[in-house]
Amino acid sequence: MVAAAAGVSRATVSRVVNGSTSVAPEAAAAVHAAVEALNYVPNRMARSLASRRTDVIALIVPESTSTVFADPFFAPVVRGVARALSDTDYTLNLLIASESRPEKTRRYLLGGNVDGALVVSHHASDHSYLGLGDTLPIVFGGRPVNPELADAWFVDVDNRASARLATEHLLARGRTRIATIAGRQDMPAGIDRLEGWRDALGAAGAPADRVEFGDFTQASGAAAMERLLAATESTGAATGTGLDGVFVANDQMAAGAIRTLLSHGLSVPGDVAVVGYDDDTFAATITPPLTTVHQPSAELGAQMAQVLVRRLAGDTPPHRTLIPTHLVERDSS
Amino acid sequence: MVAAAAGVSRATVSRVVNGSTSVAPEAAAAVHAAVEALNYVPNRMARSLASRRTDVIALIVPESTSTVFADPFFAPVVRGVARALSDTDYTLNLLIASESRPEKTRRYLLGGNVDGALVVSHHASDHSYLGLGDTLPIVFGGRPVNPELADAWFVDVDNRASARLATEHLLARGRTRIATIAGRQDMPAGIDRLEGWRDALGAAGAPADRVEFGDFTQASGAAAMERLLAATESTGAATGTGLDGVFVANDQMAAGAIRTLLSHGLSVPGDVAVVGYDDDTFAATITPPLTTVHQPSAELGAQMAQVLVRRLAGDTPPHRTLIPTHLVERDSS
DNA sequence: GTGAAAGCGCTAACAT
DNA sequence: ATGTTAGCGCTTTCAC
Repeated sequence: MVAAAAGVSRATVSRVVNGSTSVAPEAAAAVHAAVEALNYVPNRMARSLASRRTDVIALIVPESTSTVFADPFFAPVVRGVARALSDTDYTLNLLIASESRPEKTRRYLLGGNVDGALVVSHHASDHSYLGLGDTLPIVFGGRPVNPELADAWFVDVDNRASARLATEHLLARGRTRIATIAGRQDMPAGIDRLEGWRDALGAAGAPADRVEFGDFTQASGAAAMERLLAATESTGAATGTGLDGVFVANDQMAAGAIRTLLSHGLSVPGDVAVVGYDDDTFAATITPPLTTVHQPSAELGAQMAQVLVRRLAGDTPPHRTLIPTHLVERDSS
Repeated sequence: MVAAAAGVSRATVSRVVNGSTSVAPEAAAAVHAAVEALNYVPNRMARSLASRRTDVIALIVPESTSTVFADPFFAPVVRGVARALSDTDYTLNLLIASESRPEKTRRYLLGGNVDGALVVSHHASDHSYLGLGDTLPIVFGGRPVNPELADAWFVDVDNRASARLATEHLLARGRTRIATIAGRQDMPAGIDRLEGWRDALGAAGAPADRVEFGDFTQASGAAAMERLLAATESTGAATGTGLDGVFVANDQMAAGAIRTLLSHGLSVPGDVAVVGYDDDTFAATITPPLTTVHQPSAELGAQMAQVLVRRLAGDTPPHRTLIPTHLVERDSS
């Protein structure tokens, strides 16, 4: 080590470089000067070998490159992770996994290249990384589905609380006959958002019996709204009086529902207030602009990073971190 | 090394793992079996320390995360790099540079984490990576501007040849009075595309005297077209006969030019054929769909990777690699 | 507070 | 064809 030519031993240089305590001020100064003069950069491989840590965290996105760049979900997540990590000494390492052979990624992860990994994906059907959890600290993000992941670490958006929030907003606006268009019941997003709607209505003592299901597409939202309207009319109530608010499990379906409402001559939010979920790219531009629950993707990334960093620091954060959301109030409610 | 418990020495295990020649078939088999049984994955740090190579290539994008994901230019480049690298043993390492402190990236690069780096950016004003070229093999991509980079390795799109191609297409279509709307002359894209137009016309013995300049915006293209038309009319020729083709240095300006042409009652391509450059997102959807030069971004990424891999293999590829483009023929010509 | 010595897990001559 | 011997450049007990 050339820097030792600054009067001290390799050990002392190491101490200084790593900001260790118990080093004489003058010795430290000498080392710093030498480091500066020699333009010294410690070799990370050697350091890692000796210290058994890399200071690198991998962010694994098990999608094709095109998807990663096309899908509006990933960008904020990456940004959130990067931001959270920039406060630390960890370097971020984006691994677009499906581009190369999975085996390559696996070896990379297991080969001691990183101290921990973040895995983010839409579809939790990918089991590739489950086994790694025992060897390498991993934090999953996005929308967990696998039941076997009970012992894993997760960061997720609190769908249930968010749906409750949205429904309570409808209640606060004076709406009393609130229906919901729920999503597919084989996904957490579908199940939890329906539960949240029930929570809010139950707590308010209002009946939670007007439910129709869709599959998150705009067409299914329009159809579900038709059914809701038909059921309401058959109860004998005057048009519009049997229903004055709807919580829709995502913005796409909400757009469809509004279309149906308007085509029936009902006004939004005059006759029926609508609240969606996602705050997707179109939420602000449809007519009327949609009140919806904002999906905090950057926050998801940031929290994932933080949970992993805490684990790496020897801390034991909770296995499941739920991120609160917030309502974006626009004109549809 | 536990695998040595498979009957041979560490050295032999190393040979087998690294696919070396001269290992007895039975010895190799024994090692493979042991590797399998013990679920052995070589430690990359140790391997790197000893072999002085990492098998990792960094792709540095000196932009903010938001830009990287929003800009349609980067996605195909990353995809191209990833694809090219998937044929090799190199692992790709995406570094979104501006997100963390530049110093962090520099240390990462100099700290022996990677065997080489790819730097891609729109604006070549960033000098951060110039100094590294002496220490670490780097290949730049995109649109080089810095003259100091004469000794660096580059991969770039052949703007000049492409512009010539576009102009020749106009010639082949029987157009004889071909103007150009050139871009800013302080950028290679502006300069080279004008040169290419001159090349084609010169080779065909046609006069290359109708030039107007724009700044790559749609408005400037529309204005330049106005000037071209005015100049043509002042020559006394009947409207439209003084000009029957235009090569425009990018699609945005081409869109503006077409708007001007149509507003003057001229038909495209009937009276004037138009060829653009970039094949951007809107090229196919404007009226009429634009004939344009496709920008091979994925190819750029792939070539960058290949040049770097060749350098790492000890080969000496040319400093400057020019990627040929191709014309996308639509209805405007 | 600081130096000496012992590796971290592997590869690469050099022998054999 | 295979084993032996040295390190790669750093961190880290352990003495002093």
